[in-house]
Amino acid sequence: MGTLREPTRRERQREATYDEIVRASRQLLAEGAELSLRAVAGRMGVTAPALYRYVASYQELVDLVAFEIDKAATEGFRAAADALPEDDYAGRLLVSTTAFRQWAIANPREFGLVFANPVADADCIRREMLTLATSGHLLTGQMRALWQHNHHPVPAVEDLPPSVRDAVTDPLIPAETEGLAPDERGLIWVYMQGWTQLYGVVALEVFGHMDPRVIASGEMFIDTLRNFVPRIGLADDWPRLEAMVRALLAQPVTAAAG
Amino acid sequence: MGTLREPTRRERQREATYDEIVRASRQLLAEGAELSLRAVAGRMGVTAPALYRYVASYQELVDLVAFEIDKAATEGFRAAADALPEDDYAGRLLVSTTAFRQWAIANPREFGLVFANPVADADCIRREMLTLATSGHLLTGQMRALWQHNHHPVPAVEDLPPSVRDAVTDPLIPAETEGLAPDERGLIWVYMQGWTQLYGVVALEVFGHMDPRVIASGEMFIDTLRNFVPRIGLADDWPRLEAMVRALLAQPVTAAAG
DNA sequence: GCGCACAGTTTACACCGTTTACGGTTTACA
DNA sequence: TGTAAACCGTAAACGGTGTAAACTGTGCGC
Repeated sequence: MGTLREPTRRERQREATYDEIVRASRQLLAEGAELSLRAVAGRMGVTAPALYRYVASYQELVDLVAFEIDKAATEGFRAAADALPEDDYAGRLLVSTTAFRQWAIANPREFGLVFANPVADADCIRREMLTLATSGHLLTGQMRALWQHNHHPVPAVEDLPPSVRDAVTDPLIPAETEGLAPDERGLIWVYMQGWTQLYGVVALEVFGHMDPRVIASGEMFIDTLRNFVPRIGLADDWPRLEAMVRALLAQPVTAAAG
Repeated sequence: MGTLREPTRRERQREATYDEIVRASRQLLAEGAELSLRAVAGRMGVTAPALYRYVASYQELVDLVAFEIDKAATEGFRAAADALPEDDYAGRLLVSTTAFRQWAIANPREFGLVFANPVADADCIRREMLTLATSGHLLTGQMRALWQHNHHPVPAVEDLPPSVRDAVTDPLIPAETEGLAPDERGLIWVYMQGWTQLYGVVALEVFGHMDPRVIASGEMFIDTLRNFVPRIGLADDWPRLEAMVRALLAQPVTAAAG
């Protein structure tokens, strides 16, 4: 680790400009306008090419904004969980999950930016940022906390298919394994399964490829949760959890603050 | 029903032009190029504004192409199923499902066009076309065929939440209910659940938001199927089905013919 | 054979991402 | 303290996009 200097004046200024870029971008998104270099620059009272001092391309702007959106939204999911006692691990996980769903429905464009953007080019900034996707961080952490409390059964690592064994043994998202013994890594597979199911419902709902009435009621979302919770040892707790989730779904969805 | 005239010469010509538009568009997509009015027009040896005689906007072109891509791809899924005996309902369903997954992985841009495009504006052409999404047609039909053969248990309509009851009783996609008695509509809910899970894995894989090793092996896809098949009465049949699916996954993925 | 609907053109506009060359400021260093 | 370099912004321009308007010829229907 190098010794960290105190940030110089220019560096602070530069950081502030980055903040303003993100702020202007999110504002554009929130207003339903297109996210473009020129629009962002215009809102900052600056010409478009000036932004190239901060991002190398439009795609990099998108990635930057997506990352910051994810970060901010995740704070919301965490805050939602904090309404519950610290030792209600199951409740916290489900509340954050529901907050995620509500946020996605209320902010479809932002959801698309963060979660439905191809990460094809292996070496782009995006890959690196995905590595520390903050919402993934949060949910993983909550699930590990839950498991360390109730120790629900997870698949044995040696029973997993080779590719999965590799993926959970040496994951691309290192943080997922923090303080998880090698023979406990089966939990990560369970996490991946859960994330896949959650993503499926939410994406389908956000993109509108589902009966509008079902979307509005959130019944498919609830059904997905109900289908999954037994796998993390929460079958008995489901009635209570379902009531909690339904209460949250009943609240009006509101766009996130910029 | 009005009496249908024989198509006049002009009408045939016009239809041919539509075909050429779609052909040029798919060609562009297949080559990895951007889909743009000008590019399509250029490939047809025509100027861009000419296309406005056929589509009202760029979005409408996209919708048109997406619909045709879906149609063509669905033919492939059906053909894959036809390699199996007609009465192997379970096999046919799983084979088509696997073909869908393989197609999506091999043609990510096309998948995005068809399945990850918001259908926000309620009254756009897209809504109407979604109504008869052909891949949905195929899978629904195969699932109903399976059910009419093995009559696996499905939820009773009166046990479903109100919004779901409405959705399955009076669905937006009428064809889904063809010849399905009102008290058998619980099957549609099962279908929606299955489609949600399938969509989740495939979209996650296509967009690369998953460990590349897991994507390459298809283990998450298989896991999703394994998790779902008991709900359509195929628990006992799973070993055979898994072998079939694995055999298909082992085949090299190839882009669909234009 | 006349008239008109249609399919195509040219031109133009407003927007986009991106590059280049150029000026000021601000910082860092001799 | 003076100077050189690094930085931040500009204006101008290029090639691309979707889209609107006016205009032209050709072929079909009556």
